[in-house]
Amino acid sequence: MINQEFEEVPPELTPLREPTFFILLALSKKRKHGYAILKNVETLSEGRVILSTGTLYGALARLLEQRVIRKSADDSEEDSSGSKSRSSITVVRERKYYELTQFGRRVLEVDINRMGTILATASRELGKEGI
Amino acid sequence: MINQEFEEVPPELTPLREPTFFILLALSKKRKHGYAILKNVETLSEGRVILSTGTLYGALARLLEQRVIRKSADDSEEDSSGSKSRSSITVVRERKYYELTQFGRRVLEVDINRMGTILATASRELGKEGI
DNA sequence: CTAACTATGTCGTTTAACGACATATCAGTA
DNA sequence: TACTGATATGTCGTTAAACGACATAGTTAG
Repeated sequence: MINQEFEEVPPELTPLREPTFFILLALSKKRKHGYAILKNVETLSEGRVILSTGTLYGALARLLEQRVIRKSADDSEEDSSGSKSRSSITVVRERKYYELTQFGRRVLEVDINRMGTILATASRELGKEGI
Repeated sequence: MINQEFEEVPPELTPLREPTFFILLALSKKRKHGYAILKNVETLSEGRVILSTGTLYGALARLLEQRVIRKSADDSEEDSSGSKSRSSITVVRERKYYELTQFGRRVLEVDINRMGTILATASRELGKEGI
């Protein structure tokens, strides 16, 4: 409980439901703010998952509490070189950035493995009689 | 709406949640009664999914209504040769058998494909930065 | 006899998702 | 200037599937 980074993923957190799964996947590459997650989930799911803001901000609050994600300390834009464009007029308005914790990365990984196992089981089961 | 066998799978029915998915998978090979589904789901999921009877019979009622499964017409035991052991004391007691409809088979297939797509997307996403 | 297993079912609670609504800034254009 | 559409964050009430607890009863084995 003290060091969350090495904690085992409790079974209550999985399976992730589709919206939550895609939110975590959207954050897997780099931190994003809410609206960016919303758009990225739509892209990643090829238009199949369109989050309502109710789902999004509800999920973000829950995931924060579960320490699956955390608020990014620095809200200013960060380019590839790591320098912050603080002086430029890039920052449009209040944007809250979220990122996966190490624990969150493990939760995502566990859920991906779960799906892999299920798919293997399913093709085994469905294949048996199919021949 | 008239011929359910050729109906497209409506998006409301998918994603299947884990218990429902395994119930359908348990019925994919042959018809089963409730308790047999319960035990088979436990086996198929390698002990990870242990259905409460509340979940099971709730899901069965819903799936019947959605025409994903149907009650099997003949409730008596059927061996591999197809003959019924009606006279023997094999029939223990009231057993209600359920089987997948053609539509239900399609629902299961759609959900398996959905997971396959998600897994492909996930490994693509996670692989990008990993190198 | 009694405990474990087979077998079906109900009911109240929890929780994630969902849809509707609300608010505000910014960019482009009619 | 006024309006529209995109960006951006948030609340709130409702729905639906799962969950846990409870209830009932026949069967099997020690």
